[in-house]
Amino acid sequence: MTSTGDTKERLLEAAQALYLEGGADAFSLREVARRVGVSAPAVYRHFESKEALLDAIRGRGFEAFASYLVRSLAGETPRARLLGCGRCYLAFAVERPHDYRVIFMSGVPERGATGTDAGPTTSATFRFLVDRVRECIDARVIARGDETAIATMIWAFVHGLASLRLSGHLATFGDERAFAAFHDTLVARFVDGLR
Amino acid sequence: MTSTGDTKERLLEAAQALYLEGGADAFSLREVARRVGVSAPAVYRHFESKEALLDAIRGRGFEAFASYLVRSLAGETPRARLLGCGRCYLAFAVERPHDYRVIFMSGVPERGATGTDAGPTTSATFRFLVDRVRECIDARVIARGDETAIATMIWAFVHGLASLRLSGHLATFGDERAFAAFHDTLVARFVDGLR
DNA sequence: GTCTATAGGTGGATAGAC
DNA sequence: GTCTATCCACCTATAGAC
Repeated sequence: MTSTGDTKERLLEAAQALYLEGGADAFSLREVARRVGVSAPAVYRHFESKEALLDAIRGRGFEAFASYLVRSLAGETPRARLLGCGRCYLAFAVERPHDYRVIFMSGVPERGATGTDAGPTTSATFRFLVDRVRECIDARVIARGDETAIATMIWAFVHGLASLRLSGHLATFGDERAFAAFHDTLVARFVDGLR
Repeated sequence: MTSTGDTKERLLEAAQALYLEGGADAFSLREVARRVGVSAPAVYRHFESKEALLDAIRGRGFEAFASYLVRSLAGETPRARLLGCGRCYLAFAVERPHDYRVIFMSGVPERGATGTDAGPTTSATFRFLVDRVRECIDARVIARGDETAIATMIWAFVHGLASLRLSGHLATFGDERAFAAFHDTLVARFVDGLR
Protein backbone atom coordinates (compact mmCIF):
# COMPACT_ATOMS: atom_id res chain seq x y z
CA MET A 1 0.00 0.00 0.00
CA THR A 2 2.93 2.30 -0.46
CA SER A 3 2.81 5.04 -3.06
CA THR A 4 5.31 3.16 -5.23
CA GLY A 5 2.88 1.29 -7.36
CA ASP A 6 0.79 4.38 -7.88
CA THR A 7 3.72 6.45 -9.02
CA LYS A 8 4.87 3.84 -11.47
CA GLU A 9 1.39 3.60 -12.89
CA ARG A 10 1.10 7.35 -13.12
CA LEU A 11 4.45 7.48 -14.87
CA LEU A 12 3.25 4.90 -17.36
CA GLU A 13 0.07 6.79 -18.05
CA ALA A 14 1.81 10.13 -18.40
CA ALA A 15 4.43 8.54 -20.62
CA GLN A 16 1.77 6.97 -22.81
CA ALA A 17 -0.11 10.25 -23.09
CA LEU A 18 3.06 12.08 -24.03
CA TYR A 19 3.92 9.39 -26.53
CA LEU A 20 0.47 9.50 -28.10
CA GLU A 21 0.74 13.26 -28.40
CA GLY A 22 4.08 13.60 -30.06
CA GLY A 23 5.66 10.23 -30.63
CA ALA A 24 9.21 9.28 -29.79
CA ASP A 25 10.60 12.63 -30.93
CA ALA A 26 8.73 14.64 -28.36
CA PHE A 27 9.22 12.03 -25.70
CA SER A 28 11.49 12.88 -22.79
CA LEU A 29 11.94 11.59 -19.29
CA ARG A 30 11.96 15.10 -17.95
CA GLU A 31 8.57 15.92 -19.43
CA VAL A 32 7.09 12.69 -18.11
CA ALA A 33 8.43 13.47 -14.65
CA ARG A 34 7.16 17.04 -14.96
CA ARG A 35 3.64 15.87 -15.69
CA VAL A 36 3.57 13.45 -12.82
CA GLY A 37 5.02 16.03 -10.49
CA VAL A 38 8.22 14.25 -9.57
CA SER A 39 11.82 15.00 -10.33
CA ALA A 40 13.50 13.49 -13.36
CA PRO A 41 15.86 11.19 -11.43
CA ALA A 42 12.87 9.70 -9.61
CA VAL A 43 11.86 8.00 -12.84
CA TYR A 44 14.96 5.84 -12.62
CA ARG A 45 13.58 4.21 -9.49
CA HIS A 46 10.88 2.68 -11.68
CA PHE A 47 12.46 2.32 -15.09
CA GLU A 48 16.04 1.54 -15.89
CA SER A 49 16.28 4.07 -18.69
CA LYS A 50 14.30 6.12 -21.13
CA GLU A 51 14.32 3.21 -23.58
CA ALA A 52 12.91 0.85 -20.96
CA LEU A 53 10.04 3.23 -20.40
CA LEU A 54 9.47 3.58 -24.13
CA ASP A 55 9.47 -0.19 -24.54
CA ALA A 56 6.81 -0.50 -21.88
CA ILE A 57 4.71 2.04 -23.75
CA ARG A 58 5.21 0.27 -27.06
CA GLY A 59 4.19 -3.01 -25.54
CA ARG A 60 0.95 -1.37 -24.54
CA GLY A 61 0.55 -0.12 -28.10
CA PHE A 62 0.86 -3.59 -29.51
CA GLU A 63 -1.72 -4.90 -27.08
CA ALA A 64 -4.01 -2.08 -28.11
CA PHE A 65 -3.66 -3.10 -31.76
CA ALA A 66 -4.76 -6.63 -30.98
CA SER A 67 -7.74 -5.28 -29.06
CA TYR A 68 -8.74 -3.17 -32.07
CA LEU A 69 -8.44 -6.04 -34.49
CA VAL A 70 -10.49 -8.46 -32.46
CA ARG A 71 -13.50 -6.15 -32.68
CA SER A 72 -13.93 -7.26 -36.26
CA LEU A 73 -15.25 -10.55 -34.94
CA ALA A 74 -18.49 -8.75 -34.19
CA GLY A 75 -19.35 -8.98 -37.89
CA GLU A 76 -22.06 -11.50 -38.69
CA THR A 77 -20.74 -12.84 -41.97
CA PRO A 78 -17.25 -13.85 -43.14
CA ARG A 79 -17.24 -10.91 -45.55
CA ALA A 80 -18.31 -8.49 -42.81
CA ARG A 81 -15.59 -9.79 -40.52
CA LEU A 82 -12.95 -9.43 -43.22
CA LEU A 83 -14.06 -5.89 -44.07
CA GLY A 84 -14.17 -5.24 -40.34
CA CYS A 85 -10.46 -6.05 -40.14
CA GLY A 86 -9.77 -3.21 -42.52
CA ARG A 87 -12.00 -0.83 -40.62
CA CYS A 88 -10.35 -1.72 -37.30
CA TYR A 89 -6.91 -1.45 -38.82
CA LEU A 90 -7.67 2.05 -40.07
CA ALA A 91 -9.24 3.03 -36.76
CA PHE A 92 -6.12 1.98 -34.91
CA ALA A 93 -3.93 3.92 -37.33
CA VAL A 94 -6.01 7.06 -37.02
CA GLU A 95 -6.64 6.93 -33.29
CA ARG A 96 -3.18 5.83 -32.23
CA PRO A 97 -0.93 7.08 -35.01
CA HIS A 98 2.27 6.92 -33.02
CA ASP A 99 1.71 3.36 -31.97
CA TYR A 100 0.81 2.58 -35.54
CA ARG A 101 3.99 4.12 -36.83
CA VAL A 102 6.11 2.18 -34.38
CA ILE A 103 4.47 -1.12 -35.25
CA PHE A 104 4.06 -0.85 -39.02
CA MET A 105 6.07 2.05 -40.35
CA SER A 106 9.40 1.67 -38.64
CA GLY A 107 11.85 -1.16 -38.81
CA VAL A 108 10.89 -4.55 -37.46
CA PRO A 109 12.84 -5.37 -34.30
CA GLU A 110 14.93 -8.52 -34.61
CA ARG A 111 13.57 -10.07 -31.46
CA GLY A 112 10.83 -7.99 -29.92
CA ALA A 113 10.17 -8.73 -26.27
CA THR A 114 6.56 -7.73 -26.89
CA GLY A 115 5.75 -10.64 -29.17
CA THR A 116 6.15 -8.50 -32.25
CA ASP A 117 6.62 -10.42 -35.47
CA ALA A 118 9.68 -10.65 -37.64
CA GLY A 119 7.66 -11.86 -40.62
CA PRO A 120 3.96 -11.91 -41.32
CA THR A 121 3.63 -15.66 -41.21
CA THR A 122 4.83 -15.83 -37.63
CA SER A 123 2.64 -13.03 -36.33
CA ALA A 124 -0.49 -13.76 -34.35
CA THR A 125 -2.27 -10.76 -35.82
CA PHE A 126 -1.38 -11.79 -39.35
CA ARG A 127 -2.69 -15.26 -38.72
CA PHE A 128 -5.86 -13.61 -37.51
CA LEU A 129 -6.20 -12.01 -40.93
CA VAL A 130 -5.41 -15.29 -42.68
CA ASP A 131 -8.22 -16.89 -40.71
CA ARG A 132 -10.66 -14.23 -41.92
CA VAL A 133 -9.48 -14.89 -45.47
CA ARG A 134 -9.95 -18.62 -45.09
CA GLU A 135 -13.47 -18.03 -43.80
CA CYS A 136 -14.25 -16.02 -46.91
CA ILE A 137 -12.79 -18.65 -49.19
CA ASP A 138 -14.87 -21.36 -47.54
CA ALA A 139 -17.95 -19.17 -47.90
CA ARG A 140 -17.05 -18.59 -51.58
CA VAL A 141 -16.85 -14.86 -50.93
CA ILE A 142 -13.44 -14.78 -52.53
CA ALA A 143 -11.83 -17.19 -54.93
CA ARG A 144 -9.78 -20.12 -53.72
CA GLY A 145 -6.07 -19.46 -53.70
CA ASP A 146 -2.99 -19.06 -51.53
CA GLU A 147 -4.37 -17.70 -48.28
CA THR A 148 -1.09 -16.13 -47.24
CA ALA A 149 -0.70 -14.29 -50.53
CA ILE A 150 -4.28 -13.06 -50.43
CA ALA A 151 -3.94 -11.93 -46.82
CA THR A 152 -0.74 -10.14 -47.76
CA MET A 153 -2.57 -8.34 -50.56
CA ILE A 154 -5.29 -7.20 -48.22
CA TRP A 155 -2.82 -6.15 -45.58
CA ALA A 156 -0.78 -4.20 -48.10
CA PHE A 157 -3.85 -2.47 -49.47
CA VAL A 158 -5.26 -1.45 -46.13
CA HIS A 159 -1.86 -0.51 -44.80
CA GLY A 160 -1.26 1.56 -47.90
CA LEU A 161 -4.45 3.51 -47.38
CA ALA A 162 -3.83 3.95 -43.67
CA SER A 163 -0.21 4.97 -43.93
CA LEU A 164 -0.74 7.35 -46.83
CA ARG A 165 -3.54 8.92 -44.85
CA LEU A 166 -1.32 9.26 -41.79
CA SER A 167 1.43 10.80 -43.87
CA GLY A 168 -0.99 13.40 -45.16
CA HIS A 169 -1.00 12.22 -48.76
CA LEU A 170 -4.71 11.54 -48.79
CA ALA A 171 -5.74 14.69 -46.97
CA THR A 172 -7.94 15.79 -49.88
CA PHE A 173 -10.43 13.03 -49.18
CA GLY A 174 -12.06 14.90 -46.36
CA ASP A 175 -12.17 14.57 -42.61
CA GLU A 176 -11.76 11.44 -40.56
CA ARG A 177 -15.33 10.34 -41.01
CA ALA A 178 -15.41 10.94 -44.75
CA PHE A 179 -12.15 9.16 -45.23
CA ALA A 180 -13.36 6.15 -43.27
CA ALA A 181 -16.34 5.89 -45.63
CA PHE A 182 -14.06 6.26 -48.64
CA HIS A 183 -11.80 3.61 -47.17
CA ASP A 184 -14.70 1.20 -46.65
CA THR A 185 -15.82 1.64 -50.24
CA LEU A 186 -12.37 0.96 -51.64
CA VAL A 187 -11.75 -2.06 -49.44
CA ALA A 188 -15.10 -3.54 -50.39
CA ARG A 189 -14.35 -3.00 -54.06
CA PHE A 190 -10.97 -4.58 -53.58
CA VAL A 191 -12.26 -7.64 -51.76
CA ASP A 192 -15.00 -8.14 -54.31
CA GLY A 193 -12.34 -8.05 -56.99
CA LEU A 194 -10.87 -11.17 -55.43
CA ARG A 195 -13.95 -13.19 -56.19
CA MET B 1 34.81 29.19 -60.25
CA THR B 2 34.89 29.99 -56.60
CA SER B 3 34.49 27.22 -54.07
CA THR B 4 31.05 28.50 -53.10
CA GLY B 5 29.01 26.35 -55.38
CA ASP B 6 31.03 23.32 -54.54
CA THR B 7 30.50 23.79 -50.85
CA LYS B 8 26.77 24.16 -51.27
CA GLU B 9 26.68 21.00 -53.34
CA ARG B 10 28.72 19.13 -50.80
CA LEU B 11 26.42 20.34 -48.07
CA LEU B 12 23.45 19.06 -50.01
CA GLU B 13 25.00 15.67 -50.53
CA ALA B 14 26.11 15.31 -46.94
CA ALA B 15 22.69 16.45 -45.76
CA GLN B 16 20.98 13.95 -48.00
CA ALA B 17 23.19 11.12 -46.78
CA LEU B 18 22.63 12.09 -43.17
CA TYR B 19 18.89 12.34 -43.63
CA LEU B 20 18.72 8.98 -45.26
CA GLU B 21 20.75 7.38 -42.54
CA GLY B 22 18.76 8.47 -39.56
CA GLY B 23 15.80 10.51 -40.71
CA ALA B 24 14.82 13.87 -39.33
CA ASP B 25 15.64 12.81 -35.79
CA ALA B 26 19.30 12.31 -36.40
CA PHE B 27 19.52 15.28 -38.69
CA SER B 28 21.47 18.27 -37.46
CA LEU B 29 23.16 21.19 -39.09
CA ARG B 30 26.25 20.61 -37.04
CA GLU B 31 26.66 17.05 -38.24
CA VAL B 32 26.21 18.13 -41.84
CA ALA B 33 28.83 20.83 -41.37
CA ARG B 34 31.12 18.35 -39.65
CA ARG B 35 30.97 15.93 -42.55
CA VAL B 36 31.72 18.60 -45.08
CA GLY B 37 34.51 19.99 -42.94
CA VAL B 38 33.16 23.46 -42.31
CA SER B 39 31.86 25.14 -39.21
CA ALA B 40 28.18 25.05 -38.35
CA PRO B 41 27.51 28.76 -38.91
CA ALA B 42 28.95 28.47 -42.40
CA VAL B 43 25.89 26.49 -43.42
CA TYR B 44 23.78 29.59 -42.94
CA ARG B 45 25.61 31.23 -45.83
CA HIS B 46 23.99 28.67 -48.12
CA PHE B 47 20.71 27.83 -46.42
CA GLU B 48 18.50 30.09 -44.41
CA SER B 49 17.78 27.50 -41.76
CA LYS B 50 17.78 23.85 -40.96
CA GLU B 51 14.31 23.53 -42.46
CA ALA B 52 15.41 25.15 -45.70
CA LEU B 53 18.16 22.57 -46.04
CA LEU B 54 15.73 19.77 -45.33
CA ASP B 55 13.36 21.13 -47.96
CA ALA B 56 16.14 21.10 -50.53
CA ILE B 57 16.81 17.44 -49.73
CA ARG B 58 13.17 16.56 -50.14
CA GLY B 59 13.11 18.28 -53.53
CA ARG B 60 15.97 16.14 -54.76
CA GLY B 61 14.28 12.95 -53.74
CA PHE B 62 11.11 13.95 -55.47
CA GLU B 63 12.92 14.62 -58.74
CA ALA B 64 14.51 11.20 -58.57
CA PHE B 65 11.12 9.62 -58.08
CA ALA B 66 9.71 11.27 -61.18
CA SER B 67 12.62 9.95 -63.21
CA TYR B 68 11.84 6.42 -62.07
CA LEU B 69 8.15 6.64 -62.79
CA VAL B 70 8.55 7.88 -66.33
CA ARG B 71 10.35 4.69 -67.28
CA SER B 72 7.03 2.88 -67.23
CA LEU B 73 6.17 4.62 -70.52
CA ALA B 74 8.41 2.07 -72.20
CA GLY B 75 5.58 -0.47 -71.94
CA GLU B 76 3.84 -1.22 -75.20
CA THR B 77 0.27 -1.62 -74.00
CA PRO B 78 -1.83 0.37 -71.52
CA ARG B 79 -1.84 -2.59 -69.15
CA ALA B 80 1.93 -2.98 -69.41
CA ARG B 81 2.41 0.72 -68.73
CA LEU B 82 0.15 0.57 -65.68
CA LEU B 83 1.89 -2.49 -64.29
CA GLY B 84 5.15 -0.75 -65.11
CA CYS B 85 4.19 2.06 -62.76
CA GLY B 86 4.05 -0.41 -59.93
CA ARG B 87 7.34 -1.97 -60.89
CA CYS B 88 9.03 1.44 -61.10
CA TYR B 89 7.49 2.49 -57.82
CA LEU B 90 8.88 -0.58 -56.09
CA ALA B 91 12.24 -0.14 -57.79
CA PHE B 92 12.47 3.40 -56.48
CA ALA B 93 11.55 2.26 -52.97
CA VAL B 94 14.12 -0.53 -52.99
CA GLU B 95 16.93 1.29 -54.73
CA ARG B 96 16.48 4.63 -53.00
CA PRO B 97 14.85 3.69 -49.72
CA HIS B 98 15.90 6.89 -48.07
CA ASP B 99 14.35 9.12 -50.67
CA TYR B 100 11.30 6.91 -50.63
CA ARG B 101 10.91 7.32 -46.91
CA VAL B 102 11.32 11.06 -47.22
CA ILE B 103 8.60 11.33 -49.83
CA PHE B 104 6.04 8.72 -48.88
CA MET B 105 6.61 7.62 -45.31
CA SER B 106 7.07 10.89 -43.50
CA GLY B 107 4.70 13.77 -43.16
CA VAL B 108 3.73 15.90 -46.13
CA PRO B 109 4.91 19.50 -45.76
CA GLU B 110 2.02 21.99 -45.74
CA ARG B 111 3.43 24.11 -48.50
CA GLY B 112 6.50 22.60 -50.03
CA ALA B 113 8.50 25.03 -52.11
CA THR B 114 9.68 22.05 -54.11
CA GLY B 115 6.45 21.36 -55.90
CA THR B 116 5.60 18.49 -53.60
CA ASP B 117 1.92 17.78 -53.35
CA ALA B 118 -0.37 18.38 -50.43
CA GLY B 119 -2.97 16.07 -51.93
CA PRO B 120 -2.75 13.45 -54.64
CA THR B 121 -4.98 15.29 -57.07
CA THR B 122 -2.60 18.20 -57.32
CA SER B 123 0.51 16.11 -57.77
CA ALA B 124 2.08 15.69 -61.17
CA THR B 125 3.14 12.13 -60.42
CA PHE B 126 -0.33 11.21 -59.24
CA ARG B 127 -1.81 12.62 -62.42
CA PHE B 128 0.67 10.48 -64.27
CA LEU B 129 -0.84 7.44 -62.64
CA VAL B 130 -4.36 8.68 -63.35
CA ASP B 131 -3.40 8.95 -67.01
CA ARG B 132 -2.26 5.32 -67.01
CA VAL B 133 -5.56 4.35 -65.43
CA ARG B 134 -7.53 6.28 -68.02
CA GLU B 135 -5.60 4.55 -70.77
CA CYS B 136 -6.57 1.21 -69.31
CA ILE B 137 -10.19 2.21 -68.98
CA ASP B 138 -10.29 3.33 -72.60
CA ALA B 139 -8.69 0.06 -73.64
CA ARG B 140 -11.26 -1.83 -71.53
CA VAL B 141 -8.48 -3.33 -69.45
CA ILE B 142 -10.20 -2.17 -66.29
CA ALA B 143 -13.82 -1.26 -65.69
CA ARG B 144 -15.06 2.28 -66.15
CA GLY B 145 -15.22 4.24 -62.93
CA ASP B 146 -13.83 7.15 -60.97
CA GLU B 147 -10.27 7.42 -62.24
CA THR B 148 -9.02 9.19 -59.13
CA ALA B 149 -10.43 6.56 -56.83
CA ILE B 150 -9.00 3.74 -58.92
CA ALA B 151 -5.61 5.40 -59.09
CA THR B 152 -5.70 5.87 -55.33
CA MET B 153 -6.43 2.17 -54.88
CA ILE B 154 -3.48 1.20 -57.02
CA TRP B 155 -1.23 3.68 -55.30
CA ALA B 156 -2.25 2.44 -51.87
CA PHE B 157 -1.73 -1.17 -52.85
CA VAL B 158 1.69 -0.69 -54.35
CA HIS B 159 2.74 1.65 -51.60
CA GLY B 160 1.56 -0.85 -49.03
CA LEU B 161 3.70 -3.59 -50.54
CA ALA B 162 6.72 -1.33 -50.91
CA SER B 163 6.56 0.22 -47.47
CA LEU B 164 5.91 -3.05 -45.65
CA ARG B 165 8.85 -4.48 -47.51
CA LEU B 166 11.06 -1.55 -46.52
CA SER B 167 9.99 -1.89 -42.90
CA GLY B 168 11.00 -5.52 -42.91
CA HIS B 169 7.50 -6.94 -42.50
CA LEU B 170 7.65 -8.88 -45.75
CA ALA B 171 11.16 -10.18 -45.30
CA THR B 172 9.96 -13.77 -45.48
CA PHE B 173 9.21 -13.45 -49.18
CA GLY B 174 12.79 -13.83 -50.26
CA ASP B 175 15.49 -11.58 -51.61
CA GLU B 176 15.05 -8.47 -53.68
CA ARG B 177 14.60 -10.33 -56.93
CA ALA B 178 12.14 -12.85 -55.53
CA PHE B 179 10.13 -10.14 -53.90
CA ALA B 180 9.94 -8.15 -57.12
CA ALA B 181 8.46 -11.19 -58.86
CA PHE B 182 6.02 -11.71 -56.00
CA HIS B 183 5.12 -8.03 -56.20
CA ASP B 184 4.49 -8.22 -59.95
CA THR B 185 2.20 -11.20 -59.51
CA LEU B 186 0.15 -9.51 -56.82
CA VAL B 187 -0.12 -6.24 -58.72
CA ALA B 188 -1.27 -8.04 -61.84
CA ARG B 189 -3.88 -9.92 -59.83
CA PHE B 190 -4.98 -6.67 -58.26
CA VAL B 191 -5.32 -4.82 -61.54
CA ASP B 192 -7.16 -7.71 -63.15
CA GLY B 193 -9.57 -7.64 -60.23
CA LEU B 194 -10.56 -4.14 -61.33
CA ARG B 195 -11.91 -5.42 -64.61
C1' DG C 1 32.51 32.86 -47.13
C1' DT C 2 34.27 31.26 -43.34
C1' DC C 3 35.77 31.52 -38.90
C1' DT C 4 35.60 31.80 -33.38
C1' DA C 5 32.89 32.89 -29.58
C1' DT C 6 28.78 32.83 -27.52
C1' DA C 7 23.92 32.88 -26.15
C1' DG C 8 20.29 30.02 -24.77
C1' DG C 9 17.99 25.87 -25.05
C1' DT C 10 16.93 20.70 -25.08
C1' DG C 11 17.85 16.26 -23.09
C1' DG C 12 19.86 11.65 -20.31
C1' DA C 13 21.92 10.17 -16.51
C1' DT C 14 24.61 9.96 -11.85
C1' DA C 15 26.02 11.16 -6.79
C1' DG C 16 24.83 11.72 -2.49
C1' DA C 17 21.75 13.82 1.09
C1' DC C 18 17.33 12.94 3.36
C1' DG D 1 11.69 6.80 -2.96
C1' DT D 2 12.49 11.13 -3.74
C1' DC D 3 15.03 15.07 -3.69
C1' DT D 4 18.80 18.80 -5.21
C1' DA D 5 22.82 19.60 -7.49
C1' DT D 6 25.48 18.56 -11.08
C1' DC D 7 27.78 16.92 -15.32
C1' DC D 8 27.76 15.96 -19.89
C1' DA D 9 26.23 15.83 -24.53
C1' DC D 10 23.75 17.81 -28.10
C1' DC D 11 21.32 21.24 -30.70
C1' DT D 12 19.83 26.12 -33.44
C1' DA D 13 21.08 30.44 -34.26
C1' DT D 14 23.47 35.09 -33.96
C1' DA D 15 27.45 38.64 -33.64
C1' DG D 16 31.36 40.24 -35.28
C1' DA D 17 36.30 39.57 -36.74
C1' DC D 18 39.02 38.19 -40.82
